[in-house]
Amino acid sequence: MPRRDQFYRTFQEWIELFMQRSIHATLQYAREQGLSMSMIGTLFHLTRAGHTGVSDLGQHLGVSSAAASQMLDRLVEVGLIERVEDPDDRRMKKVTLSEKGQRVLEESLLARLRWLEELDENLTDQEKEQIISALRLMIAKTPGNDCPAGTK
Amino acid sequence: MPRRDQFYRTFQEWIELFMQRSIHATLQYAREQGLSMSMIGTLFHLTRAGHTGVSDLGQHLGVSSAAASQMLDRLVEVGLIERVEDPDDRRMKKVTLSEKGQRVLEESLLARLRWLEELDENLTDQEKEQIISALRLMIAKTPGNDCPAGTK
DNA sequence: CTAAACATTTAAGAGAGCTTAATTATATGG
DNA sequence: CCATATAATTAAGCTCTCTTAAATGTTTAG
Repeated sequence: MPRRDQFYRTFQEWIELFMQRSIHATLQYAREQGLSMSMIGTLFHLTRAGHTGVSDLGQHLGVSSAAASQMLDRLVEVGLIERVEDPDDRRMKKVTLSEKGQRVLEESLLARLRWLEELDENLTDQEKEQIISALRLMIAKTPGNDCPAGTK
Repeated sequence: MPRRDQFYRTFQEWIELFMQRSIHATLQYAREQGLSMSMIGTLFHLTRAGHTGVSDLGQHLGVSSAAASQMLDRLVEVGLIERVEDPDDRRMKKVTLSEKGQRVLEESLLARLRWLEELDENLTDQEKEQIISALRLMIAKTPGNDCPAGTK
């Protein structure tokens, strides 16, 4: 079996395991917070992208710009994002995460990580070292990632 | 910094990167297929759990059993699941993935993995080896996982 | 300066998804 | 055997999210 296939296969197995748990945690968190799929998508998008326009966001999510605008209304209402006029082109709005939005997203991350505590307990220090360097490698080599490992 | 913190921190970093991409791919796939959050949660749950009852599923998803029942109607309608009477207790229904459901889920997995192709290209064979064994370790040591790495 | 293009918002309406309450069918315990 | 508990479904109603179409304000090109 070529290394490429093995890489894929192992990754796929890990992802199945990981996704089943994180999707569950994320959906549960979303329901508790009263967040829709689009809202979750928006928050996740903003953590990485930093900011976005309304139409761009709609395109990213696969909905109309009208739908995006309405959804942003609600996110502004609950204080998770901020929407201000773009000074460079006043037709556009600049959408960013609010402080509260960042906090909420961090909480959802912690909710997803909670089951990792158990994994942590099952590993020796040496095993953790091994995993840490593998993860660093993956972070560094992921295309389109401008935040190298350990720099945050 | 203790190894525990470092493990967490590195994992967290990797997860942010990974989740932003997989959540996006999953939500987009869900929208294309016309699947709601509950439906996605159901399909993911079934891949691991194998089967479930209606109320149990509702509890897992955080909705009423009535809501679960209605959602299952739609999943049966589009042929993603099967719902049959439990012979042991005829009050209950046994919900399982249909063949089509398995196929759809696999496709969604591939959609999530598509960006990995680029990661793959950026890695040497030796680096892949390193990542593979780290992933295997994580799979094996994840609590409540009854499918050891490489056995599927 | 004006016409066309563009970004967003507003409005109206359709459908999905949820809830509670009532209903049906089955199982269990005295 | 009957009363009670349990599992699932059905029904009615509400809210959320989407769509399309029209409206508003801004920029750009001629």
